[in-house]
Amino acid sequence: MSRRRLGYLLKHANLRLTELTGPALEPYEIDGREFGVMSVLRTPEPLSQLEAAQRLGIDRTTMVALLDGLERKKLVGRRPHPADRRKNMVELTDHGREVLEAATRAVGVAEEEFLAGLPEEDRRLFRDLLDRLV
Amino acid sequence: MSRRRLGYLLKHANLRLTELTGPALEPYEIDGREFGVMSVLRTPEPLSQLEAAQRLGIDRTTMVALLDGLERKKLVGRRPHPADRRKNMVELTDHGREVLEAATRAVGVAEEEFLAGLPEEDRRLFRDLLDRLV
DNA sequence: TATTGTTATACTCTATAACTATA
DNA sequence: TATAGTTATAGAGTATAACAATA
Repeated sequence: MSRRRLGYLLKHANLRLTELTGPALEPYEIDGREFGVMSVLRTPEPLSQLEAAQRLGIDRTTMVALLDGLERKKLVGRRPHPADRRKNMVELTDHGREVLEAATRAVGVAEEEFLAGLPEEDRRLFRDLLDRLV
Repeated sequence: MSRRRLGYLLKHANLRLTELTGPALEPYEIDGREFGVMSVLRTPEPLSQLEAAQRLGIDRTTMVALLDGLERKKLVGRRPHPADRRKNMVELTDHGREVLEAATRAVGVAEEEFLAGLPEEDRRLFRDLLDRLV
């Protein structure tokens, strides 16, 4: 039985996954955080900056800088909310949607690589258990 | 089936666990990283600073600051290696051992709380799967 | 008054480079 | 020459406080 702490295991699992997804995303010139933002923007209706931040569990001030970068790369666009001009609606550009689609496949491969040490059934099980914990 | 990314799940699992272990360790005036260092020092033979750092997967320069803090609190002690004076052997003090013992119990409780959403069998399973991935 | 986005700022965690002392 | 510990420094990543615009 493992004597390693849960905190150690989670931290290093995270590190190892980052080592795999980082290079996987490199061709698309985005990092894991930017990928996370783009993923959350793939919704039926556009989200405000604040809504996007809340779904990711990050601060709205952090979201500003992330969107600045993604907008500079023409992957997302901001436009004022028609009814509430305090808000920005954030949407993927057509180019952003293409990049996200390809990046999603690449991240999927990286995740499979991360889980490669487990047999197929345990991979699904691990994902499911983790999902229930968060 | 979960649509959330593995990266998101691992990051937030980590955050949630930290939110539980942090307060659990507060009475002992150490944080999670210091607890990790102390845990790794509970070995039959004393470790050098570098050996301790390597077991935790952190840089030796990071270890210096961590040990400075722990030494200030009289939880660990450094003494020169008798045969190789470049090295410091690091050992828990008697007080450090007592604190570690109590802190370990507190962290154990926090980990159980973290896993509380899963039935007993799945808790062991999750731990085991995670251990095999890291 | 409260909310959204923004900016400036500061804090935490970590690593890299350069130094000292030993080997 | 190489290694262990140390220091100074810099880079991520993040949050807090304060402001402008709007509700």
